Amino acid sequence: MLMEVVRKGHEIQSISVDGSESDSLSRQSCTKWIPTNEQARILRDLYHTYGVRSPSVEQIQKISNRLRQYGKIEGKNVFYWFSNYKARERRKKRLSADIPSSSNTTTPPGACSSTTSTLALSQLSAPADASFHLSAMAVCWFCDVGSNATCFPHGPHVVGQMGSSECPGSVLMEKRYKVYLYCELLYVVICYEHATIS
Amino acid sequence: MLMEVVRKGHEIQSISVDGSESDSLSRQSCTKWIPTNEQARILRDLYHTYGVRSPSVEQIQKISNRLRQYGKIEGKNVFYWFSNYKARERRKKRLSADIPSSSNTTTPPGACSSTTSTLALSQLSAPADASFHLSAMAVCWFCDVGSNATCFPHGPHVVGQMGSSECPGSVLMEKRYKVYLYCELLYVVICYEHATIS
DNA sequence: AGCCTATGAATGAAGG
DNA sequence: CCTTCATTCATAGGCT
Repeated sequence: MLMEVVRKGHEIQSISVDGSESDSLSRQSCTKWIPTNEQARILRDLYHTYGVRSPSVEQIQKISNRLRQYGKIEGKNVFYWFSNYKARERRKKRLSADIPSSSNTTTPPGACSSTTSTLALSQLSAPADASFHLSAMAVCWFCDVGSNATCFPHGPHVVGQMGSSECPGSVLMEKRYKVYLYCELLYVVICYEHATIS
Repeated sequence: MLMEVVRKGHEIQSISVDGSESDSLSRQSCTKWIPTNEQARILRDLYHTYGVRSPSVEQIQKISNRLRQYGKIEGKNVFYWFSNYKARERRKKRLSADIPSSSNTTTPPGACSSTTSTLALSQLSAPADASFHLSAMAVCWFCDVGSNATCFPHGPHVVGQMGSSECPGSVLMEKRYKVYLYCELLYVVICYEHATIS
């Protein structure tokens, strides 16, 4: 039973129907998996008709088990198939989407102009940036404390500001006090991040 | 048949000699890090032979410093490499765990991979979760340190590495890796502070 | 014989 | 930890 052969030589490897997976003969280089016509059809159907995009491990196992009746197949083949197909569909769409930009000089605000929507940036960046500024402060300040001001040229100013009421020169600041201030800073950082997330 | 298969094309950059090739002329404008053969071999060896899974910052620094003799490399490359390799090993195992119909049921090597033991200098789990776990982790670490009083000296050299590869407080450093470094930094600082005050 | 295209496989980087 | 994305390598088969 050779099933309908439409597609070229790929069929040869899996021509043996059901059961006997004796791919053995005709092996012609077992380098990579090549889907049979039926496998490819079902995969595309899953993608376009049923909207499968990035199946979970369980789904992958189900799919590969089902497709095994049409030829040798592994879970990773299904995994890679969906990964590649999705990526290439996206690329095709992306290439065809950015062409019309030639005529219009000004980018329409908020328009569905191709590629990844950028609206997330404005929403998410603020807290993260702020917390990382605090992180940077902590890093700079710690470096100053730990090595007595040698690492970062612009590090000490943080300390200088914090202790400006008493010791304008941060270098002379007592280590104990630095640690104390750093505890305060840590507390602020932690509280800030906690408040930001919550 | 399954012989490892090391990406032929990449070998071009380091095909010369196994031991001493300079990645150097890794063409294509080096948009991203591509491990040399020797680097990849050592990394896999660390993973499989020495059981390294989620190395701490200190380990990452040591590894990347050691691997630098074989080509350009940063700490974050090592960080991502272990992250990816571990995740993909796990997924491979999960995907190949199916196949109810006997064939290929042989469990691949690496049965008990849950060890995570050995040469781990730090027992800290890699804080790779996300930024929203940062505060919780920091608090936990703080409490843990405060009660257990496990301290170790030295502080600055951890952050010192940051400045060596790029600008201090580098904006270029990826957020993920920054969070990772920052979490470790918090721990170091707290220990340092605890040791200083006590 | 020699490209060319489609596509399987792999992996660095990053997000959540 | 687990996905997701983008890019790249590798190769089979068709075309001229």
